[in-house]
Amino acid sequence: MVGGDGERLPGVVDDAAEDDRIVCHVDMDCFYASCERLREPRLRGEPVVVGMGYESGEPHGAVATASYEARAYGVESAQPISQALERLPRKAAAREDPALDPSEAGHYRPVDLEYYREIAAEIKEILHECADRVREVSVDEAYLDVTDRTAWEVVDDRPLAEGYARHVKERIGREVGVPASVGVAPTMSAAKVASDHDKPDGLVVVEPGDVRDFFEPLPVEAVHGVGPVTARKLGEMGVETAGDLAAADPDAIRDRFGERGRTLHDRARGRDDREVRPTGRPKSLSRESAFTEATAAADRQRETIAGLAADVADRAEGKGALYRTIGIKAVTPPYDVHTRERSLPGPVADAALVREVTLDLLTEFAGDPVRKLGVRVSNLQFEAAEQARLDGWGDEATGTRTGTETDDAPRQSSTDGQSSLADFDRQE
DNA sequence: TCTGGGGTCCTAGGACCC
DNA sequence: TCTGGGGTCCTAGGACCC
Repeated sequence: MVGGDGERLPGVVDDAAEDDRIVCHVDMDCFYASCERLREPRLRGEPVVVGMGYESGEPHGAVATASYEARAYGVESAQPISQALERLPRKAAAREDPALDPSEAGHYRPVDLEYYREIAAEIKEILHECADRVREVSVDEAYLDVTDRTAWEVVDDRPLAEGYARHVKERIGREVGVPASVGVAPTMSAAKVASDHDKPDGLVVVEPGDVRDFFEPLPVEAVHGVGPVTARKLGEMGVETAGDLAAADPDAIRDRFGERGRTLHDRARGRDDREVRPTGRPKSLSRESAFTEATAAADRQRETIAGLAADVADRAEGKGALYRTIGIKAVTPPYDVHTRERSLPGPVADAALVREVTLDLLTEFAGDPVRKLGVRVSNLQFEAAEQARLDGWGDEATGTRTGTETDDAPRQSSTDGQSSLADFDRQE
């Protein structure tokens, strides 16, 4: 969406855009698969499926990331590996089975998060060099505020910001060796949608003043924050596109969806005043695990909960986190999610207590078949020493805010956006 | 698409307090 | 005894995101 600038007077350089921010959204393309290709270059150009819970040769697990070549066969994120294998057999299997065509087969690899994090660290180093403020959303995604590094000014028919974004993208490609899609816009939400608009290997620029036109023809699900449920409800109201949403009566939207509705309506109109702010510390820590089949066996359930409780407590300790609330999640067939939690009088870090409380909460589901169990601690507080050290970093005066570990102390921001430590590639 | 794991934010009712 | 309005905390569930 470069160009399309009818408003600016010839010879007038950029006055109108002076206070427009420049936000980049950088989104790695099928990141896990790209990482696998990095260490195994023969996978380039081949269908690659990275599965979690997948072990070489086994049919269990779920698709974490599929390369675009694999997606062409109908392999998608979150799909069971067994289903992916039906659409795209394993290379090795295809070579042994005369009924299969090895050229119509793919490479399956288990998730190796440690390795992906190493690659992500290299990318993030570049991002922090390219921007004063970076918000890391997940291993493979970040927002950059580059307002002070470039401009919307149009030179040779292109905004300078486009060249800058290209520079960021090319550095990642050249120095790390993985492809990225980049969106550039005056707001976070528009930048996000822009990076998504031409994947993979895309670069989409939405200039100030063009945001609403950019959104207008897109399906309403393209708006960040509109999922299947909201899209369906909006559809019932005759709202199919982002343009429809922008044009809809704000009161009607708000009546139906509350405060969130107003936010979505604003975004469809190109309004989003969230600032790019470094990722804060986590608000909860959890771990969950699914049974291959729903089980009502009390000993298996208790064993699972105890294991998860130990993991979570361990992770919290590693992060120096104290917690005041301990909870469990139990998913019963067909897929009913139940949560139970208990708050303590004060913050603790106590593995034995996590175990005790979660096992006690589990008794409510005694005799029920469950297909998945989870343990969560929340109401986190970080240890005093840690707190002081980190607070020292976020010194506004010296401008040394470093991003990753900077505190997220509440400021005037209305919504804080989503921040997740998710490891999954987006579903497309 | 019957469903993997780790997060965030919002809403709504009830308890409790002043 | 009847009843007001406001605030906070806690819990459970829901929607969404990657």
